[in-house]
Amino acid sequence: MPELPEVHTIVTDLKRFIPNLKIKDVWTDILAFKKIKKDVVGEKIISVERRGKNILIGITGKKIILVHQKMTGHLMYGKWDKTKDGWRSVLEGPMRDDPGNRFIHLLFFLSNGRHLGLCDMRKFASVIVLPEKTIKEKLEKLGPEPFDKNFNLKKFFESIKNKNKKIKSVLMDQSIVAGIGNIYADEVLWVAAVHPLKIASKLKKEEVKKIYEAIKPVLKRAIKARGSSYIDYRDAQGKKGKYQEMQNAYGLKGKKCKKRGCGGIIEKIVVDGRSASFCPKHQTKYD
DNA sequence: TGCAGTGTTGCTTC
DNA sequence: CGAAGCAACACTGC
Repeated sequence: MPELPEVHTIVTDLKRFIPNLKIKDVWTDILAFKKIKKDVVGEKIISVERRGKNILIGITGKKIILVHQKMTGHLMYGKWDKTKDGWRSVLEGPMRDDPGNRFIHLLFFLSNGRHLGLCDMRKFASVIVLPEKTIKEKLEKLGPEPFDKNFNLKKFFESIKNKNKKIKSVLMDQSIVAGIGNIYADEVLWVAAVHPLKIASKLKKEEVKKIYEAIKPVLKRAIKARGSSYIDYRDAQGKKGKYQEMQNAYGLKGKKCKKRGCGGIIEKIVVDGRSASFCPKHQTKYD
């Protein structure tokens, strides 16, 4: 779920709240996270950055807390109290009332009395602490950032022209371009008017161009709406995004295509084991 | 009631 | 080697 726009939103929010705070303690009920504590207690938070769908929290001691939220994870900046039913938000509002924020599995206790908490219903999220110098090799498989200058049409074309895979899967391949997942791959293809099953290497130059040109505007609009929220994603204050209301393909099976004058009905198929929603009328499979 | 489906990634298998 | 399948987990909706 959290794809580039959602991760961007969380990172931008956390940047306002957590730098310069010290980590006093760590609590978790997930075995794999137990080892985090000894690496971070006593250190100060220096920076918060995003790379693809990864969150990088820089701390003193030249270490990075690398967070990948996977399907249902989201970091929140708040304050929780321990109750017999688990952690409960002290702050009123969505963090307390929204069931999507109930599943706290990791808490960093900060020096101002607040917490950085990881909510993760399905417990797929990964959190590891690494020395600064190994972070590069860990992330080097990632492709360019969509908003980076080195992500241009020529490079995009070069990177997909030999891929004998379906374009939907190629767009979600983090080594081609970092940050696009299922929702935004569907949205990009809808805008570009390209069928998700088309093979990347067989696309016409014009189609590749349209896909390339759709990526940034789609992501930009989603960032502006603070991401897409279903049962899972929330921002750093536990609030939902708004992009799900603006989507054109994902989650709209059976609905009329929103493209002006199109009249198609959105279809949902399975592409390489993942759902793909598209309009069969204007995203035609044939030329 | 029960089981298929869910935004991700990486490991195993063929 | 690449491609495909599946596991990690918990909940929702048909």
